[in-house]
Amino acid sequence: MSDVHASALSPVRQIPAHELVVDQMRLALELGQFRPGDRLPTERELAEILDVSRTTVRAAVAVLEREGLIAVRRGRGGGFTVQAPVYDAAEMRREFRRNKRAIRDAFDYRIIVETGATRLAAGRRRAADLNELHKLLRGMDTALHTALAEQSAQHTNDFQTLDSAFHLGIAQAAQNDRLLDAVADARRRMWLPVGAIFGRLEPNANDYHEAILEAIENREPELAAARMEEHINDTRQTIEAWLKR
Amino acid sequence: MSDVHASALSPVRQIPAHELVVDQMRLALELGQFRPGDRLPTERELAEILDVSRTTVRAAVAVLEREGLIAVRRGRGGGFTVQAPVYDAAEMRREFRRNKRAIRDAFDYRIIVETGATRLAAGRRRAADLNELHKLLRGMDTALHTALAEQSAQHTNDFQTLDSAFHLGIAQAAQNDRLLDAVADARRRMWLPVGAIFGRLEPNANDYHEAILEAIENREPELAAARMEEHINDTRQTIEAWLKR
Amino acid sequence: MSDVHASALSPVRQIPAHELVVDQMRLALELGQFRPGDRLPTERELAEILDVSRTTVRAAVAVLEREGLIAVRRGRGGGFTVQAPVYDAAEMRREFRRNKRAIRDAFDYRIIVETGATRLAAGRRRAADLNELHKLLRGMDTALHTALAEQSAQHTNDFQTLDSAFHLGIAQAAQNDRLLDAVADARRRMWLPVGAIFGRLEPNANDYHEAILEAIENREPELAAARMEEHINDTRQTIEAWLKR
Amino acid sequence: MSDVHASALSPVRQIPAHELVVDQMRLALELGQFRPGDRLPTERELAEILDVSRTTVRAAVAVLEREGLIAVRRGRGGGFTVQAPVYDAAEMRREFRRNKRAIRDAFDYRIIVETGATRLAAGRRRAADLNELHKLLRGMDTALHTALAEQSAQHTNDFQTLDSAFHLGIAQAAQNDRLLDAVADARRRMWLPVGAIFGRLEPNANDYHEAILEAIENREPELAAARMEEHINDTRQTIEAWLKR
DNA sequence: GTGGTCTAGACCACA
DNA sequence: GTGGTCTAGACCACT
Repeated sequence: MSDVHASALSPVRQIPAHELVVDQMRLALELGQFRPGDRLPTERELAEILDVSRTTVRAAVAVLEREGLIAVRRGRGGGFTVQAPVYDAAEMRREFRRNKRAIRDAFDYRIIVETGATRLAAGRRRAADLNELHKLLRGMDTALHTALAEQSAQHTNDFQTLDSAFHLGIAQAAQNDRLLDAVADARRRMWLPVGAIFGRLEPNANDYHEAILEAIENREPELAAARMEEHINDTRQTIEAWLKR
Repeated sequence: MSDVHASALSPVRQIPAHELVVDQMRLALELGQFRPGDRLPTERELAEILDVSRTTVRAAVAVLEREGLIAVRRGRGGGFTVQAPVYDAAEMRREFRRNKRAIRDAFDYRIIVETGATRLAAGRRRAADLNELHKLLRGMDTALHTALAEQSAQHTNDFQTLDSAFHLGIAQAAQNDRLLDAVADARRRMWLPVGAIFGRLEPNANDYHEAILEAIENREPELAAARMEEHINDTRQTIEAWLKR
Repeated sequence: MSDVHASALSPVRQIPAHELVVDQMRLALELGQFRPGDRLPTERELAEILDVSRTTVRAAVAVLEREGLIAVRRGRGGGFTVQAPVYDAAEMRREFRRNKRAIRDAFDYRIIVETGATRLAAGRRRAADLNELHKLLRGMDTALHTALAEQSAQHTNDFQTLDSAFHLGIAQAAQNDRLLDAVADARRRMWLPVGAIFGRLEPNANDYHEAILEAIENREPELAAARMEEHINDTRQTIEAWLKR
Repeated sequence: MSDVHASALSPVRQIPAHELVVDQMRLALELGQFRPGDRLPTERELAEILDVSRTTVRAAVAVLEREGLIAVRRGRGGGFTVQAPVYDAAEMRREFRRNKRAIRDAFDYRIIVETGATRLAAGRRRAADLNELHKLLRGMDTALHTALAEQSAQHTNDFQTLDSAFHLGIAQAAQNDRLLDAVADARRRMWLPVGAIFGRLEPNANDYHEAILEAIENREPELAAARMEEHINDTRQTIEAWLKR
């Protein structure tokens, strides 16, 4: 029985603050949250946002500069500028493989917790939940049409925000705090970055949303859950298609 | 609304190694990987397993001792012993009745993440996973029979430890770290109180376990998930019946 | 009655190094050897002076910080700073009135041990003792005049520190360790509260000091002792007058 | 001014428990509290008395055995036996010099605190104090005469106990707790061992006691103090004479 | 150039 | 052979 315990405790590693900062910044850069040519926040701002000292920010910035991800200019008008990445085919493929697993896991997790939440929501939703969800749906409709018509980045943004709120609203209707947290976490870790990468819309997202809400309203748990799964899988396929390009 | 993306960079916190050690050890205790009365590895062993210095282990142990989770004895034959949590059955029942909602939520959450994990596991399990799960199953079988035959508290303990390991083993076979965390989290919250209250066995638990493992082995995701759901619901009913007494 | 001799062997207690360090530092603080606002030596310096490791110094510092005796600041220009004890003058006076007996006892004790020490010192002082005492006297003179002229809190501080050192210096010249301890103990108990309450000077203190030192230098034990007694009684009267206001 | 601080903190040394035990036992042996041929308490008893583990006692005993101060015999009827010391002239002289200073200091200290206490007692004694002291005086008288007449060790013991109580009673009459502690400490550290060395009486001790008590009763502080000083100096001379033999 | 934390290794007291 | 304490030295984050 002692080998049961063997897996109970695993080595611990304390990660230096500047590495954490490097990770965060690299992630933000790789996910396109800052685009080539953009200026990053100043050292002082970064220190404040990340809640570390400027020394630590500098250490992180030095690493990123060495990696060629950002350029540092000194003096007045200086600052950190995002560099256009220099592609290396082999490196890209490795990156892709690494991401492939992470994306698979993220989607698997999202499907599990979001369909679970949707199923419960269909059984427990109250009038107020429905009102809220309908309102969000209308908002998304408007944002989507405007965004497509005007190629408006602002409306794209709005759509994404409302989309997020809609999914969280469903989790809220499930009336289970832990589940709500799990859904929020799953989305926070994945959807925002992914949304940021593509910075574009899934035109038929609202059709799914409507169908899901209808099933929730009609108290059809399995149907609602199935539609949510389909919706998420659709997004997954969009992303995987992009990754295969 | 545009501040949705502001979360691109979030505050960084460097977690002291001894806190990480506390977290790991507390998790192991809460998951029943070490049971009341068990002796933990020695300071020196823990230091090696966790790959930290004895000093760091000691800092963590001091916290756990202050929390009453473990007892420390010196000298030859000394060491760290898992303490039985102190509770008063009547008080626990009152507490639980007050928290009926919390129990419902905990089970809902468990069902979602554990059935999800089981479904994935059925698709992904490897030979090594099956071996491990079979071994645990056999261990539980022995422990269960011995426990029933001899009214042995130690074998009851063993059974519960193995039970926990079995469920986590399935989550591990799903090969999704976040999901594994979620399952561990779901279980840890119920484990100590529930295991402690009952301190007794669900005699047919192993039938479920066997059926689940069979479905996983045969790569039947839906069947495995359905059986896992049934198993958890059975436990839920046992508990709810106890609360209604 | 025969158990009088039983005390031949008494329980032994090994005192952890960090407690010894706490004791030393607390004593130095209570004797005014470091004054509120002063910076203590750095961690590394303390470790060297006390001949212990930094770890041990830190353990002691943590205690003193928890007790509010010192403040800890990090970073360049950081370090340990002596905290001004917090007290409320009105409250102190009430406290003192209630403890009139304690003050009487403290002064009685101080007179006994300090005059005793002075008497011995007059017989045993060496050149080095005299040099040291003269130096302290000159320092007090400067501090006193500057403090009076400039109303300088820092020089008041200096004066008090030197005053304490002068009295202890006399005890040291008596060349009796137990007596030195007794004098230090007698002073430490009065020092912080009294020095803190008044935070002011006894302008003629230096006249006494000079007269005492002269008698010690001239090897006149009884004269030296008498002058010390007079000096302490003067302080006693100052305090009692304040308490009667 | 920084050289004032220089003396404030001195190196710290943590003394291993077994060294403390060695010191205590060696002191007891050197002071004759156990005499050659006597059997020491058993290991277990020593461990209990000294509040340390048997291991530690053994470590101490090993040192003392190596030094030839005690003999260790094993098995039934075994134990620790005090050895007759083998004198080494040079060593004795060093010892003597070491003690000379310690004895001088101890007497100086005793004189200071005991005469101080006596002076105060003469001013503050109450009827109850006098009663108690008279009673002790009468007891000493009896013990002294019996001891002298019968050469009774028991009555010598009794005398010493009462003597101690008498001196402490005076300190008590001074009504100053700190002073009482100081007197008790001075006596505990010196008088008992010294009494033990000589194991004999100062026949005229009671004359001093009577004279002191009379002065206290008559409220004559200076007279009382002077007589106490004379009394202690008499003892001092007796001891110094013995040391010079 | 300060305090904060950890490491590796030693010695000790304990049972 | 266990936990309890200390040391020496390193690296880190802060200011």
